[in-house]
Amino acid sequence: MLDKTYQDATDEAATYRKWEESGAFACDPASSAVPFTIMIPPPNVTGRLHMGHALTFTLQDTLIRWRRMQGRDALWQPGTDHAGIATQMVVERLLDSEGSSRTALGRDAFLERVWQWKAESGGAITQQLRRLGASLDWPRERFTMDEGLSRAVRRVFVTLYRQGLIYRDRRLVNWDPKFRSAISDLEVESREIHGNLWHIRYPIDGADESIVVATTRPETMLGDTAVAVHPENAKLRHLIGKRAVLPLVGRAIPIVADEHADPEKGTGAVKITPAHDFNDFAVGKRHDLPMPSVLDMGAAITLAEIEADLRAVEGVADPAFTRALAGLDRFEARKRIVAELERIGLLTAVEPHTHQVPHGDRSGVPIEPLMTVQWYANAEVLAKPAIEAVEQGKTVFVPKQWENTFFAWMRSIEPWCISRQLWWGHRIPAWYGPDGEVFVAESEEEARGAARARYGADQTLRQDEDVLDTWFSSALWPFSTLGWPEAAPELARYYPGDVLVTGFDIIFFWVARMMMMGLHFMDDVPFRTVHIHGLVRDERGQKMSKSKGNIVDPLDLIERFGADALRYTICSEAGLGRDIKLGPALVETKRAFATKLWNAARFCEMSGIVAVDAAAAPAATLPLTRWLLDAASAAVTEADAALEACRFDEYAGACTRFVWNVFCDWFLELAKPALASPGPEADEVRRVAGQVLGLILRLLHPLMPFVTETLWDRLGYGPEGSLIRAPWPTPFAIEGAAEARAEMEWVTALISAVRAVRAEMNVPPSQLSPVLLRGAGEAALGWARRWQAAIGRLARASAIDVHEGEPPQGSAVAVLGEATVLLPLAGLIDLAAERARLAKERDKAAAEARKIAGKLANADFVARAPEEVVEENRSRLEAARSEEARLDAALRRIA
RNA sequence: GGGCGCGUAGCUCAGCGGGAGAGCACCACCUUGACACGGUGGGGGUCACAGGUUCAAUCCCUGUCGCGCCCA
Repeated sequence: MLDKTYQDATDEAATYRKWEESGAFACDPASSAVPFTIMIPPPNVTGRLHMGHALTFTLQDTLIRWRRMQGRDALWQPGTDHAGIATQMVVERLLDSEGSSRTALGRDAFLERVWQWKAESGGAITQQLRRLGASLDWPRERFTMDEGLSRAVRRVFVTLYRQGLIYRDRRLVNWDPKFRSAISDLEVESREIHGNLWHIRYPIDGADESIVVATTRPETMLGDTAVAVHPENAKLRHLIGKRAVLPLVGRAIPIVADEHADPEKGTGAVKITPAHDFNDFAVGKRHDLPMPSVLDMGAAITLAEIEADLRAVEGVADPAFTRALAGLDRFEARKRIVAELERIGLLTAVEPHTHQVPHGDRSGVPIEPLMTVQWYANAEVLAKPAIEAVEQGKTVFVPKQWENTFFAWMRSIEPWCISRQLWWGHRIPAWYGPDGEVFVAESEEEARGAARARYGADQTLRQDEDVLDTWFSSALWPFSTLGWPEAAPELARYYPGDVLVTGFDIIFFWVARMMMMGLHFMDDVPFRTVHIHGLVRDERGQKMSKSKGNIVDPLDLIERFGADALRYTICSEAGLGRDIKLGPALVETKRAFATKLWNAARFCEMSGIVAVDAAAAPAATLPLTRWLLDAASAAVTEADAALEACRFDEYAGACTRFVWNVFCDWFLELAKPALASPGPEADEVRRVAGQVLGLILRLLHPLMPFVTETLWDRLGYGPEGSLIRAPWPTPFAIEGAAEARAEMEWVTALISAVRAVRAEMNVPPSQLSPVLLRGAGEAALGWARRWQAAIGRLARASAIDVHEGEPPQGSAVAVLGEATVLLPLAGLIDLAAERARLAKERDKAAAEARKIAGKLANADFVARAPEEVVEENRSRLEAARSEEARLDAALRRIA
């Protein structure tokens, strides 16, 4: 016998173990079934399960379980990525707490330490995913730094290099001075900073004139190589072509005409520092300006490139002051420079100014645009086939509107800086000879060979110190995990994958890059569908963040309410592309559905309903069982359509409506009289109930895998842990379904009508009443007789009779189709209240009739609307009028 | 500034050309032999605003206002 309540927390772990140990999650490359593949967007190896993960992996697991039950050879590829910066940060922090450091250890020892960290505490998320019920094919778990995946990285790098699609270049990058590494522009976030706009006077060379520039970054002025003025700036135009003396440096720099200088902003003149600002870099290119750097890798002042330019200019530049800036941090240098400018009278104004400053999203410090030599991938060339693939529908976004975001980014894509000045990651497979010649090869031996060929003798080669961007290896994930570059059978079978499920913030990371690399190396898209879901927010709609302290921990929710409750909540709320507002209160409420299912199953068990083989063909002779099977089939149809369209909310809704509103609220209640009296009817009700309960467990399994599996096992539907591979239900036709539907709809409508009248009249449930039918058709009367017992129970009816002619004195009245329902409750009902109730109903019917009549009176409507719409309105008008007339008559009788 | 999305019952949201819906909350009644994480019934909405298209607009188009996000 099932317990009174479901012990979710304890049962779930045991159930998961059973599945995993039995290999239920495994794909089968040897099978003849059609594959269905989801590549996990690899979570960060340092990651801990958060609500965003809970959302995305619940949806993925729901899809994979559904397809697996449908008989597809399902592969959900697990794994993590090595997260260069994040992991290096974690281990460096660890070393710091031990009084050591990365540099103290040296490269090899540090990397050993990272691997040790990974073995001990990396990939915690893979254990946490198990708590969620995620049915990943664990033995196939991969890591982007695995030998195989690393080989793929080297192959891709070398191939692209030889194709001219990877090259070295010196240009501005987003430099993170904390990590002392280049970072991607996608890892840069704008933060609003309350700073100043400093107005600085630059004297005009050889004239008694000056030009005032406005800047938010006075410390970079040492690297100025021009002042720009808008060509149509009437006030300043006359200075174009002259030269200004750069304060503190003493060098004369040109005043150039450039539209980058906004005449409306600041003073209308801007200083141009090409080596430390992206816009200025463009101006520098246009005017062929020198581009000296004055900040080093740590964002401290360096004078190496301007040393020769320093000269003393009375009241404008003092080389002693400027030399003393060398080695100062950028913020300290700013203070000193501003003070010096003020001292020598060149600071004309300080205007408070709020502006957007780029920050490293992980380091949190302002990013410094720096001129460095980096490795780049030619993203523009790689993006073209990816753009075409989406244009041609080879990959489809759901919701489709995200394709615009994808296109916008891909069409204006910048060269992809793929090198990082980190130690943890795939070291760039490039070796340099003594003369700086580069040898790009998949291995050192190969590079050596190439060097020997060039130099005619062995030479010492030095490998590039840098590693590749983590996204470079993640981009290969859809095929590197399947064994590429080897010709593994998995590669042919599971590539391309079917769907990638992720958030919109990842379109540029995984989606775009996987598309580029997949098309280039596999000559096909990596996935057919990209399902973009929303974000999880707190119950007030705020983004969750540590600083706001509004983080909801999915593991805590699982602990308290069960993984099923969390999954059901997530699916119910996952409307297409919508953000989800979620807090503990909602999960607690939604858990009721799992409890409801448990109790319904428990009732079935208590009522002698037993498991029926899932393969048994659904068949029934009774209206009740036919109606139930028909509704079950409709629910399956709905669920399939919802899942096909990634409508997880509709899938959850279809399940809830069928289980709760049909199976529990009506079927079980209507079945109770039959179940209580032995006979062939009870036998059929039991058999169909057992069959439909089994169907429910299968239908709900992707949604709530744990409770359904537990019930499946305990009620004997299959061996332990077998529901996960049980056949997904398919829709079926039931003989006489239409008739059964008509009958059951009438019966339930009758019961509802009687209940409504009684509740509104405040008739206590203990007070039974006869139910009299007037004007009911032959069929309805037959139904009333057949359902006497159930109607008696559910509508508190002492008897059901036909009553033609005048209603008994003091009857309450309800209208049901062509019939009128009379409840002789003389003395029990308040006549005034009944009059008010009837009047309200009558007015409602009258208003409805008036509205439809008005429509039908419109000649244009009748002439131009489709015939069936006109016809429908005619019959609705008739029904409304008839209802109004009968309510009116009832009202007159008690007036 | 450019782009996208959203404004429907107190709250969260579905519906998106022909009868305004769900869940929660609220009110009333019910501990009826699976379930009070329950049952039954009920109240509650000029579908942001203004125009337009249409026989018909919450739904399509245009504009306005408000909110959110992304990119500069």
